[in-house]
Amino acid sequence: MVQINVHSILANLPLFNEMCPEEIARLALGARELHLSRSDKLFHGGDASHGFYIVVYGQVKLAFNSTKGTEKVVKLVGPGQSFGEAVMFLGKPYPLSAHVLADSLVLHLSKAVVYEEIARDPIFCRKMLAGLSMRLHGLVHDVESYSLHSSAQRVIGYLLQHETTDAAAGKAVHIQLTASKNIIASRLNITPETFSRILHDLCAAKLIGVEGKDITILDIEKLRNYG
Amino acid sequence: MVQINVHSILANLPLFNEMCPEEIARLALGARELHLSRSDKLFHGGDASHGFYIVVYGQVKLAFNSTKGTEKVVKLVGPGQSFGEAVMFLGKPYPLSAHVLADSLVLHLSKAVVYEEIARDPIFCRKMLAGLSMRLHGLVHDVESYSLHSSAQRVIGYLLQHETTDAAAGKAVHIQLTASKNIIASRLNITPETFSRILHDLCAAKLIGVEGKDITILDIEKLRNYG
DNA sequence: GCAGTGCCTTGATTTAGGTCAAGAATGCAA
DNA sequence: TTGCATTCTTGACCTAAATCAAGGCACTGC
Repeated sequence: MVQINVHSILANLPLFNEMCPEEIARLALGARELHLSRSDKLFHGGDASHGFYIVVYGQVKLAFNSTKGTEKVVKLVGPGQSFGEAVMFLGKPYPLSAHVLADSLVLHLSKAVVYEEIARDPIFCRKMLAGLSMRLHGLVHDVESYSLHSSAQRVIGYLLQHETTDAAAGKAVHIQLTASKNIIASRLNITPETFSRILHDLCAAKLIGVEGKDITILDIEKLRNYG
Repeated sequence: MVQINVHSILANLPLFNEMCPEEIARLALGARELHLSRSDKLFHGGDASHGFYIVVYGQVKLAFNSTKGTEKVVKLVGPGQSFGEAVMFLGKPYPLSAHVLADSLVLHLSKAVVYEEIARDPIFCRKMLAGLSMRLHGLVHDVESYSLHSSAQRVIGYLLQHETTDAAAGKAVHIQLTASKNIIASRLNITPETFSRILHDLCAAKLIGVEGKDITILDIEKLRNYG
């Protein structure tokens, strides 16, 4: 029962969607289902890696916890996304910790199975390479944001990035924040206070409307050219 | 002659050092030698990728050039290091530009040859994965630095990182800055002025000594615990 | 020699964003 | 409902680092 479940989950993940049933079966042997609830921890900084993780549903937060209480969110991982590959390939300990933000189902794929599959299937290998490349691309983008853009620009970037693409050419674009404002602020490398103030300002300028976690973009053009 | 040269260069690069002569020969078919001089440009942001680069000797600077003159150095690439793999695997245009800082020899490996070799050799594949993972690790470290550390701490981190490891337990550790202070400042995400002031302060505190591009660490313990 | 041109340093001033502190709003549990 | 705990907002204030503005120093080529 559970086995079959893992099979179908794996088969539907972007990373594995070109694999045949036998390949999926091989991977499933090294997969563990993790049923997690809010505030569980998957690992913290310094732990050793024995594989990588894939989020089936729910949400996981990857963050540094600096010695002095402060914490910096590096990434929020959602359904279909994976994390921990790089650390696995490097054989170094995790540089950050993974906290579960909402009840989640996460798969853990063991290092051994992954290595074996890499040796066997160049297509899988290319997908892993592409996955890491995308991750790298995202981080480079972050570095750019942190150093070249103001905090307001980062917030706007975040909003535009999360605009539901399937919102037809209609004028009012709607966004649902997928985590607490606290956490999103940290992701954007600003304090909650600053985040709040920026949303307030954008509201005052009639560029967006805010109602709790629901944000409406009122004037996407002006929003893009906000300085 | 030139062929043989490329062969031996390739064979001695970390990325390829477990390959047999035939494999090297296959790669060499897709390799181009680029003899570059100071202020040449390899590509700028927006260009399409047709492969990736390996620095044999010299130095290349990877940086964003924001619309308004300002530029942010993301990475300085030196001998034996490569760059541009991630962009190649993603098929997206370059997000940043590559400028040559010193007379250099750079190899360009074509996408086709790399893809072919990935399909053929899982070890090569694993090495590429490890390479990208390391890159990712470095960027994550940068993000941590930018958001959790003060500019002084970043400078100190840079100095400690570049301490010549082979300096025996002797007390005076010596460092040679490998680029202009301007560029290193940008790499550390601070202005040249701030960089100069921080070096000055560390000097005043007798933690380091500065003489042009030569920096001596006088008290490495105190330096570690500065801030 | 002595202009000219990049670097680098130093000082004065400004500012974006952080910190601290006090509420308001929301949610949840009993 | 009430009580308690988050999370969010708002205001007053502070500070790290950027910006602006001179100069200084070490090269180059004439």
